[in-house]
Amino acid sequence: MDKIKTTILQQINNYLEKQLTHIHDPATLVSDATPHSTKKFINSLNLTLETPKEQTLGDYAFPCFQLAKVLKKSPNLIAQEIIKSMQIERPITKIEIKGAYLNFFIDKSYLNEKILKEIAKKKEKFGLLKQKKRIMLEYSSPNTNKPLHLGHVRNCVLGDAIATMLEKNGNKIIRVCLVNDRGIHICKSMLAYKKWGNNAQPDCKSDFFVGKYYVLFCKEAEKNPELEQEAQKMLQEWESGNKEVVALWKKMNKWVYNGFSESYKKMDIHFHKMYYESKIYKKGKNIVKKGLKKDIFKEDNGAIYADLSLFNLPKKVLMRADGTSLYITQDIFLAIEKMKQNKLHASYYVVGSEQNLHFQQLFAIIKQLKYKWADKLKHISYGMVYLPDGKMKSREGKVVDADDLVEEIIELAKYEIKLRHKDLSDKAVEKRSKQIGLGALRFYLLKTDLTKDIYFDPKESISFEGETAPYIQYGIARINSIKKKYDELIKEVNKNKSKKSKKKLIKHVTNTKIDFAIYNETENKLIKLLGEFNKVVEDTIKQLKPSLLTRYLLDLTQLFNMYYHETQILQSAPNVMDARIYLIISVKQVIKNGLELLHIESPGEM
RNA sequence: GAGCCAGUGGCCUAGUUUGGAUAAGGCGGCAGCCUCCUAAGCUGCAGAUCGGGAGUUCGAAUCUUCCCUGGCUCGCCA
Repeated sequence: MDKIKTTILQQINNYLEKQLTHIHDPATLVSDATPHSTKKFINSLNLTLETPKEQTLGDYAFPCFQLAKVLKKSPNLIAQEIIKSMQIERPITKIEIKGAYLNFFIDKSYLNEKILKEIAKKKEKFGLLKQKKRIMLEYSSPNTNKPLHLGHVRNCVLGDAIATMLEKNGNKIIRVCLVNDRGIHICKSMLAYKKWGNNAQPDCKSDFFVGKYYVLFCKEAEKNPELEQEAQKMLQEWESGNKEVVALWKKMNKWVYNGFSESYKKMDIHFHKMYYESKIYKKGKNIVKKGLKKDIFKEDNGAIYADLSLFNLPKKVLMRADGTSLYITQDIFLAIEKMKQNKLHASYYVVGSEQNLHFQQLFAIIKQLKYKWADKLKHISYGMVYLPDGKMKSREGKVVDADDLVEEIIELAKYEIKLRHKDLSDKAVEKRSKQIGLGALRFYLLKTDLTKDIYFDPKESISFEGETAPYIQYGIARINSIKKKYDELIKEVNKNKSKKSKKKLIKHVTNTKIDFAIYNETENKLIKLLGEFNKVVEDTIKQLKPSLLTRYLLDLTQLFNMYYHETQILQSAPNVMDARIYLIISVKQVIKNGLELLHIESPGEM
């Protein structure tokens, strides 16, 4: 297809070149036109073909406005001249002038064959790139004082989708999770448990159990501010290795980890490597000290800081006056450690937009330290998630818990499945409800541009209608259903044939020679859209924006559904039926490829 | 106060990076479609000063600028 575009553009260039050599206007750039400078000038115009919105306007379009000024002629006249100078040949069947536009029509059977054959050939690889990078992706990053909530779910789903996407396109992705397992917030839940927990064992999911004490602490601390100091004291004891405190920390963290791993399992999220803040929080000090010696960093009343004014950023303190480290200290260490240990092409962080400045500063500091790979670091920033009544507040227990949300949506899927299929085994219901429920949740969180804040709508988030994963999965189920009936039909026909039936034989579709000119308007549209999958994947990967892909999948499914309703596939003439089956199998392949890039499974039947 | 991000029908969003033909979907509302391949679906109707002004351009939701509104950030917190 690009070949056709190039050919068309080449011919337009030829026309332009001829025109320009006749112009000797000193005001124009080409007054002293030599063939070389003319070509250079044409290149600088950056002429491109567009794809018209409507099929009736052709396959490619060239707006002539862009040449009107250069040639000092009306766009319409230019269009007429170009059309005269062009040769219509091979896949180009027609060129039409519509106002200032030149509309090119390409032989549909040529386009159809090219696209459908490519899908049939590449199958699950269709549309995918052949990248070969080694990339570390950090996401999730929970605190160990409370269970995972909706905010974490958006992070997990995004991180997981981006990782999956990059993996499927050939990259090696190392999924890592940095656990914030120490610090004042952890001590808060520890202190509350110590005071009021009576040394009890968890009587509910163990991370929720710990979270309860965090909320309890915050409540009590409002009445009694001294508790804050007590927690600080506990943190110091933890840092100095107080046996009792460390034992409590270990005990409660274990509860949280157990809870987390259950939650991750429920969400089908996994990591290759875990980093623990408790193990690295003191590291990075040497890097900072060395930086000071080399005059990269500066000192102010004993504290070491990075002056980032050259980067147009506020200064950042890297080590306290008392010599203790800060969050950024370990971040510097970890950024370097990740690169060193893993020989990465790139290192990405999936972290909320509230930390935009933090990462700008971190990356600037890495640059100051003269690491050549500094520009390989990327903060994949995403928007906040708000509840209908505002921001989530863990302190007040005002959150949507990850477990509740996942369970609820899977339960709802179960309910819907049982409504439709009374005879399905429990195991099958289990599997299918997870595919549909999780798919719906993932899709809901991915379909919005990741930089945008999401105002969480509880009803919409668990909906299976409209712009949702089940809508798309349902399309696949329909195709499967038709294909199944088609296969039975063939079997039947073959049987009858052996009985010397007069019925025509329909060969298996993949062995059939398809007539690519047989397709109607909707079918041509569908195939064209299938052909755009490559570009969508490319853009999605390039911009790391899953929402581009979700939008495409919705558009494709919608067009398919329209087609499904207007066309009775299994009642068409044999050669038409074959072509249609061939088409819908391709549609299914592309939808499936797209969903899988986002780690969304699809049940065969719904 | 400064920096960053956003503002598109009642609600949620796509389109903005790369300016082009009538601003595209979903939810909700109304009116229809299952003796027909799964109605988790489809069709139709109503509903938009693309936050506002100015500018650039043959052409602006898209670029520039000013203003308004909302969010995030600006710790020797994480």
